[in-house]
Amino acid sequence: MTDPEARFNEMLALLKKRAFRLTPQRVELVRLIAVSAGHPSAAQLYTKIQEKFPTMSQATVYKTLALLKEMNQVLEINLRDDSHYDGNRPGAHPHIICTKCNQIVDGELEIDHSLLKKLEETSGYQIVRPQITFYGLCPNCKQKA
Amino acid sequence: MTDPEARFNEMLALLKKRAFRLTPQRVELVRLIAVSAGHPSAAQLYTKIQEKFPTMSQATVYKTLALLKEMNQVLEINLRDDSHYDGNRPGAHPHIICTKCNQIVDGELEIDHSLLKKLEETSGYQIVRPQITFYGLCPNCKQKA
DNA sequence: CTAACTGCAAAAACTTTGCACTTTT
DNA sequence: AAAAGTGCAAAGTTTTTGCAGTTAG
Repeated sequence: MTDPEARFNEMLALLKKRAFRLTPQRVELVRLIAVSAGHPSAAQLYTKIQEKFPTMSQATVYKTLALLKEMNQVLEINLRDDSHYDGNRPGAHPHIICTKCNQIVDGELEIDHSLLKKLEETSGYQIVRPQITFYGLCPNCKQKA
Repeated sequence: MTDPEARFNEMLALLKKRAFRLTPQRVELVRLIAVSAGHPSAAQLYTKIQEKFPTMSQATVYKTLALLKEMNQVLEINLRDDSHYDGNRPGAHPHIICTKCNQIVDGELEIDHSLLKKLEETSGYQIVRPQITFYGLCPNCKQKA
């Protein structure tokens, strides 16, 4: 994980550069996204920000996340029920998700570039973004089962 | 792709064996799932079946798909907006999805078993199901862009 | 005949949208 | 002051659920 403080400032600088306004709610969401070691969902971000800004609305959370997505500053992880966001590694990388408790961790696995090339050739597709997700049981839930 | 007719009969036999009833609506859905070369969504299946059975409801589509999923006879592909279903290769395999027109094709790529093992060791997770999706542009949309 | 299935409508859950008001710049 | 953002409520999606009526076995 990159230095959270640096990541925070980097994202703020990018927003500023594109003339987006640094409202307190927005800054706080960016801070959370930069600081979170895990992969928070929109709902989790909303709940956290509400502690500091009781008037915060879900709409604002989604609008700001849309902004950051568009700027390629967060990676959206689409699950069955909702989406989770990764602001530390905005590039594509694998995730492992527990089907019992929904805990998400990064999968340390490199995406082989030559393999992508081969896939592009056989399929005719131009591949833009791989999304690799492994569903399984986290250590905790594995033990219980 | 396996022989559609054989696949159709196989699924019907499995349903019968588990004492699930072969209603016309259900049989038609199974037929479509077995015959479809593509990866239909619940809505697409619903629309198709309505041609033959005008009273068909979405609820029934979802209930039958849940049944087939539980029997591991279809693979559910969770996309951002909805889910698509693959009844020909119920086991996990990669997909390539066009972000413009949503066309889905199978990715001919083997999932390396030793890699999975390594991931399990480093993460502590017990991996049950890999879901590998490549987002990109299909040959058609690539050309237009 | 009876247990299972269908289909309607309502509900659930996540996300988006419209718009008046507020705030950043 | 002007443009952008917030927040509320309503609407939009996909999927699930409850239940009365229907049907396969």
